[in-house]
Amino acid sequence: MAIQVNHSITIEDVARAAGVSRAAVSKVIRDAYGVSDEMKTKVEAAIDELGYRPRVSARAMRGATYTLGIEIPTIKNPFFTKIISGAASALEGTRYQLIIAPMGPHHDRGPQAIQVLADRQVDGILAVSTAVDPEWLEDLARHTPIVMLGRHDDSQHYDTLVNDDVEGARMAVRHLYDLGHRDIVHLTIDPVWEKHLPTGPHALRARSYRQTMAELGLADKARVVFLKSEEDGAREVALGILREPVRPTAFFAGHDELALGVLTAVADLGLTPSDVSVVGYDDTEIAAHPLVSLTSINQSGTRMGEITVRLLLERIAGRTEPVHEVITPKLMTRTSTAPPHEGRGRKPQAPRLLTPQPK
Amino acid sequence: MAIQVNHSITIEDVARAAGVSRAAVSKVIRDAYGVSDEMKTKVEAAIDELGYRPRVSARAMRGATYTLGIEIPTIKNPFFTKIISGAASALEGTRYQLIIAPMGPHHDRGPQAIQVLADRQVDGILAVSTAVDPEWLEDLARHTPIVMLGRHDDSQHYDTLVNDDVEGARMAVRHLYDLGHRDIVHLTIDPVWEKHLPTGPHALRARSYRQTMAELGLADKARVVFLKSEEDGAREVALGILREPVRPTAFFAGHDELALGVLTAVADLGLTPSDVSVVGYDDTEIAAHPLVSLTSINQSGTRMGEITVRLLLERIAGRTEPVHEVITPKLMTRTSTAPPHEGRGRKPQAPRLLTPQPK
DNA sequence: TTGAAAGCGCTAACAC
DNA sequence: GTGTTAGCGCTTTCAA
Repeated sequence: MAIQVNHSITIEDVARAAGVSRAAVSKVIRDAYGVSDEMKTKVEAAIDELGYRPRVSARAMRGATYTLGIEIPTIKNPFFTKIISGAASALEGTRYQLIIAPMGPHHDRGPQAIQVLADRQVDGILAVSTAVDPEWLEDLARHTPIVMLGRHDDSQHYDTLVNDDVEGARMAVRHLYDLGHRDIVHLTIDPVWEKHLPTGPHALRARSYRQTMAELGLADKARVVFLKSEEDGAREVALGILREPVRPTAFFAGHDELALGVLTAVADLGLTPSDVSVVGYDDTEIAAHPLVSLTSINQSGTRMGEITVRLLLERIAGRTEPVHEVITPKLMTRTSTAPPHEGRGRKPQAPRLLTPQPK
Repeated sequence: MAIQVNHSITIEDVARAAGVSRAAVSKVIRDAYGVSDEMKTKVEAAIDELGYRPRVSARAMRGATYTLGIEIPTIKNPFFTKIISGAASALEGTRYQLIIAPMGPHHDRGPQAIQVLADRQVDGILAVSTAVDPEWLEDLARHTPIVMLGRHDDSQHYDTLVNDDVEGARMAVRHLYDLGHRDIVHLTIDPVWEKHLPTGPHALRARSYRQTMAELGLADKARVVFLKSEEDGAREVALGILREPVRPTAFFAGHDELALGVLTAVADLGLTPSDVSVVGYDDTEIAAHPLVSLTSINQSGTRMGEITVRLLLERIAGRTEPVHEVITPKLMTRTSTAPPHEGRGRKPQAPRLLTPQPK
């Protein structure tokens, strides 16, 4: 490989050096049909010699950019970064590259970020449950392959990939119920989401929480608490709840970051999992950490990233019918959940095998 | 704003709709000099009407892409993602966008990732301490503004931004010393780094650790343990060390992720900070979490991101002399460090005010 | 202040 | 199997 890589070298220079035409060089670098071995060798030698790199922008003028774009709500949530890792490794060995759109402090940048990717003429877009107008998406998807993660949409032109949020939330509630908990609070994010994203994961989890509570005969105990803003600390909100005269014995949090806040509040008050149990969602790395040991619902971000890439490449290869994939979440039981003290909740019943346990 | 955004609309269409020339439209969208208010209004109306978006690739053929590229070793380390957040918010309000190059499973992709950004003709590159050949970098930097984070290089064509790793490591060791610890082990990453990156942060921290130990008269106790690979668990290595007949009373870890592994090992063996204290580096979010409470050296990733963007924009605006900025790290004392038990280490001495304490 | 026209580096017909 | 050539959508001299 050439040590010196020089971007002022163009395909023209390579052609001259190799004594062939530009078209020939182009064919070689794309391994297109119709090049003799001899020419291939000559051209490749010249490319190495000169340190030639084709410019993506020039290619984009005519054909593909060999670039997939990814958009996530925030880079601070490790669950999203796992999706990126999954996508990146699925792309390993292909000619495709990944670029990540930046997420600003404001969450309303979702559509903007997708637009930025489209402006770059990426060959496909992977986006996570952003609050974007479905019609706008459909329109964009007519020209660009798109996979939306975490939206339970019934789209025509873009694919979707979700985990079964309804089932995940049910698992969480049932797990707490089976341990003997009855006063189970659901803590979730700013309800703005629920409005803008009626098919988003948090809306579905909240709905499933309510329904599961009802199925268990606890409809009157169901209580959903919303954070006022993204910055509003789960810890403070949980503290407020835990200081009420009759405190709940368990929390089901909308995602792990929230759950961590609750865990902190629990620790603040010197309480244990037997006083207050906590279940999160996402099963991020930190949840699994022995120091934290948070029971959580695992939806494999890595796998989601991989599947998405597959769907995108299929689209690029020509598929046109929409695909809507659903993956099943998994309960990861850890020490943040325990049976409540006698007299507070009921005693745990004999195992009913309602809740699948991880190996 | 137009609801429908259509990428098949070109500057030509806008010009036709507004009854002006392509050049005129071009001037308007770049607010270039020499457009009447009247024309500006007309053109902007047409742009909105048609939902026109200029294509980045076409622009790149002639001028700027208004894109800055960022490369980090791994998206899994929250310290790096903080840098991204800092950069992203510093770009808010400017016409520049950020794209993030993907980091594969293999760390040797550093140069590759930078190359990918260069292939995209980004207007500037922000890269983190990758194992790249300085000459290669200098060469690339001749054409593209580059800021390298975490490399203590004396570069000619690219800027550098580092935290004072020597001082940071000294703070960590002194803090442990002041608490009364004498058997302090330094756990750090794969030594491959040290070879490829003699000016990298981990090489400097290790060197500073040795030197500080020597200054404190503990040269013979100094012990640097390297992880064999990135996947090699800090936890397992720490367990091995803690099971030795005479175990150290303190660890200074090269970064927080390593420190977490050590903390886990400490917990595994039922030990407390008085048995084994731990200091990390980076002060990532999880370190500050009350459940973890890891004493760590803070180098503000957010601020680093912001400064980098400033340097890059300066370069783009025309600066040519290299800038080498250094920021000072800060010790964040938490409960993972405590005085050792009597008889194990020495008793803590009267405070000597050697170690600056955070407020 | 505005427009006409040349080309940026590449790919894809098509002709040889 | 190889080369010629016409653009892709934009910016940028340079005339008008």
